[in-house]
Order: sequence, then C-alpha cells, then structure tokens
Amino acid sequence: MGLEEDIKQRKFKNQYQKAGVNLAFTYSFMVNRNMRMLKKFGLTLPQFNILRILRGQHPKVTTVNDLIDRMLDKSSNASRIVEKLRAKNLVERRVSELDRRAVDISITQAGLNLLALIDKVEHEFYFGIDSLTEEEATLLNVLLDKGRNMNEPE
Amino acid sequence: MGLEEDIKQRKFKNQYQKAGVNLAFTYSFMVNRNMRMLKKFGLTLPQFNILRILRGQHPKVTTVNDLIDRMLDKSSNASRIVEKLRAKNLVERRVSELDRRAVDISITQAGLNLLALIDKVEHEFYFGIDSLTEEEATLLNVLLDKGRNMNEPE
DNA sequence: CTACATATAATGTTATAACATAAATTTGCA
DNA sequence: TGCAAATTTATGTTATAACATTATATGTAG
Repeated sequence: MGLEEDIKQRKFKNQYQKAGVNLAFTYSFMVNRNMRMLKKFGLTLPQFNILRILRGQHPKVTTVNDLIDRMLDKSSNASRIVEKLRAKNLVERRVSELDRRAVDISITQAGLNLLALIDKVEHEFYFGIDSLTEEEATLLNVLLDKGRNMNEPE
Repeated sequence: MGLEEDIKQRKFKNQYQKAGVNLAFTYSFMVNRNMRMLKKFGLTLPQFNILRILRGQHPKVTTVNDLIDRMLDKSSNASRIVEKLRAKNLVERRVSELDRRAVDISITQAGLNLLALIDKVEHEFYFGIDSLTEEEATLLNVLLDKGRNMNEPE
C-alpha cells in the first residue's frame, strides 16, 4: 500500500516532503513490530540495542560513553538502561581500573544466550526482506546515506 | 558519511539488516532536527502533526478518532495532545451534535497562523533536499512503500 | 422499552525519554 | 604542587508514551 492511502488522503508538495513523512511512517511501522517481538523476550528496544553493542565488543568491555556514542538514538539515559539489564543479570558493571570515573560494562553469558535466542528470529528486524530485491535494498541504503547529508539549517 | 562510520565499526549480514538499522538511524537523525526546530515555535512533534491534520480537514471538523486514524504513530494519547493545543488556543473542541460521544476538533485562526509561520521553514522537514535529485527522492519513496509490504510474522 | 454490547473519549498509572544537575575523577597548566 | 576545567557517570525532575480502565452515549436484540 502506498503512503497516501496509509495515512489517508494527503497530497505532498514534492518528493522530498513525502520522503520525510514516509521515513517517519515507515520507521513507526517497523519499530512497532520490533517492540512487539522483543517484548516476548522481556526486552525493550533500547535494551536490545545496548546488548547488541556489548556483544559486538565482547570479550572487550565497553564504557557508558562508548555506548552513548554508538547508540542510534543517543539517549542520555544509558546508565539507567544498563542498570535494567544488570538487574536481569544480562550485563556486568565494574569500575574501570585505568580511569576510576569510567565504568566497564560487559555482556554476561546469560546475555549472550538471550541474544542467541533472538538471533533465530532476527529476520523480523530486517527491512524489506519479503518485498525488495537485494539490489533494491542496497539502493535504499545508498539513498538513505546520501539523504542524510544536509546543509546545516540557519 | 555512510552508516558504518556513523554508528562505528559494524558489519551487516546483508542489505536488509542494514536497511532496518539505517531506517532507524536516519529517522532518529531527522526527528532530532525536527524537534529542535519545532521547539522554537513552542510545539512538540505530535502536536505539530495533529495541527497539520486539522488544517488538512479545515474547515471541516475532525474527531479524536479520526486523528488517531491519521496519526503516524497511532498514539493513544490524542486527547491529551489536543488538550495541550487547546490550552494554547490553537484548536477548539466541541461535543458533536450528531453523536454526543464524539468530540469535534477544529484548528483556530491562531493555529492556522502558527502553521503559516512554520510553513516558511518547512523545507527543514524535507528529507534529502540538499543531496538527492528529484528522481532519487522518488525512488526512495517507492522503495520505502515497497519495503513495508511484509508477510505477517506468525 | 429494556438490557447488553459496542463506540468514543477521557483519565489513572507506570515506565521511559528529555533535560538539567550533581558527584567523583582526571587532566592540564600556572 | 595546587587548582580550575574537563570528563565520566549517576541521579533528580518534568514531560510524554504506553497500557489499562472508566464514563458516557449509541446501537441492537429480544
């Protein structure tokens, strides 16, 4: 279904305006689906994203600052999300030896096990796997990357 | 800058996985910018979206149910967002004559004036206007529409 | 006409996001 | 060295989102 029908009777002034709305609508569509799926595993989307970053670094540790850098949404609540994960024994937290301000975080075996479980349905996080060819998906990525290059407003 | 550099050192298994992450990252990029801009006008993004729906219907009225249908994120808090707008005299609310459960909402002249002001910087909501050709933007829209067609997971 | 199901909006509650500030440590430099 | 500035994380506060419930009105079957 095209965007105009999805959000009902709206004309767009140009393709750039439509792309902005389309991006938001498509994201919302995707993220609702992802949240529903993750809920079955007892995770929120930010918790899942942080777990994945930690797995990517494993067995190296990751500081809170590193997490914030790599998070998609740059939330300032990384500490609290980590604490939620720690309460579930999915991560460990330890004051860094080198810099006692910093906190080294690492994923636990339980965390790795949970992610391994989620990996089995990972395709549900993919976008367009049912409907785009590999070439189309590649092109979509190129266009998204390119579209983010904008001039600073004012 | 490409996605891999933006979120630092990550390899994707395939273009569909990358597209899912890319969509979230690009949306976050865009929405942060939009929120910052709207804040100057004293609006949040959901408030702005509702105002625009109301303007699209103007001078017809719109019920809360209609709003929920047309909202991008299907928030269940439409009533409260409308109340925020009413407190700023940007919308009016009146119990429907035909169905006394329903509430007719309409944008006020002040609301129209505010949107007219924002219209002048509307291009900041556009995606890719600085970097995509019209053809590329059109193609992006086609790919997003197409990519949303997925099979229902279980 | 009554009783019950449905529709519509508002509200209560809990969790999270956004923003500001605080506390502890490190760094750089006079 | 000593001290201000910067860095890193945690926490306080307010606003909003998500989810459930309630209140009121309408539709409908008997």
